[in-house]
Amino acid sequence: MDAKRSIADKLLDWYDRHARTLPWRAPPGVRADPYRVWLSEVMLQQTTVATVRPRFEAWVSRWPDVASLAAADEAEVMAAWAGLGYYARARNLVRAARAIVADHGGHLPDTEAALRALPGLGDYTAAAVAAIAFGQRAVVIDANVERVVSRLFRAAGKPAVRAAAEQITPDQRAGDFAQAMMDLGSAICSPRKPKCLLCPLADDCAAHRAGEEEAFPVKPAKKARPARFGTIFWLEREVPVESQAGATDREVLLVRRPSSGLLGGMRALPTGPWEATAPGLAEAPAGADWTLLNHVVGHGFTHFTLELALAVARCDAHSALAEGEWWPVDDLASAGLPTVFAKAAKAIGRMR
DNA sequence: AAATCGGGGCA
DNA sequence: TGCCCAGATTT
Repeated sequence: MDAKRSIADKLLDWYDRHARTLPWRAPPGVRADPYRVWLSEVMLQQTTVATVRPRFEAWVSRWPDVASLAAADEAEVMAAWAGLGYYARARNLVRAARAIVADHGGHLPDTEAALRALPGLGDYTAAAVAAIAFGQRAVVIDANVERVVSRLFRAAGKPAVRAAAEQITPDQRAGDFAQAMMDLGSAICSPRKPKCLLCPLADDCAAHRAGEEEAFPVKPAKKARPARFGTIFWLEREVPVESQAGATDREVLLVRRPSSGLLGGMRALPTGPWEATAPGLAEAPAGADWTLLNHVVGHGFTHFTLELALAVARCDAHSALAEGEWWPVDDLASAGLPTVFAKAAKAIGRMR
């Protein structure tokens, strides 16, 4: 082992040669746009790079800076976030953008503590933005860093990992160091079958020397996910096309979910309650002739799985059957529905 | 400290 | 299928 060169030096040399090019990232040694760094870090919370990349590009085209996001309509922001999940992230982005305009002159604050005070920025994101966007020395610990560091030092538990990360974080280029750890964790130090032959830190790695790379990080046992069942109510009507005499358009009833809780603030198809047993047509909106389709939409959430039966009905164009928003069926893609409802709409479209 | 909050990539 | 992830907030 080359004991004279620090882990940070070796890793930064590796990063200078192998850094990924990403839309929110500046080349090694160059400072990136704080707004783009912040947005990317929030999008990347529990979400993979491959998923985020196109969504990031579309987002910055529409809201290129803090001021435009602060002035955005929240319903449009929520629709733009559709499919990414953890929708509180989108609501917090708007809240934070407005706080940055109100309290910081429209510029992100450059200290970890001030960033940490903004909604949606926890320990990780505050440290990441401080380091990557502002060059501050901050200790950035995400799942990649936890995996790399726990293996380097055979460190078990978050306090031990944090202490070790503190030790190896350099005073200079802390942002590049953090991004280098993420790239290393993504490309080399993977959860399973790490590519230690390609690793610039293999000689420094205690887990590698012991041949027990996959024993780290130590993860707590997880509990089983229960199943829940419900019914989606697809209520459709036909309305005349103004520009074309005799022609009609189909519209479906959408609702807005409560701003807090599961899928909070999102446009959605109406559903009954989600219970431990299948409810069928129980609690269907009254006054329509419901048909229960022979099809179920399945969806996995973090802490339970969901199976939704599909019920369809038609109603009069002027029906006051239910509260909500009538949406053109042919334009459902623009409604910004969460994935579970997009799945249901697609299934019904196939069955018509 | 534990529960809540989605979704997609991948082996 | 099961596991994993560039986590934060609420309870």
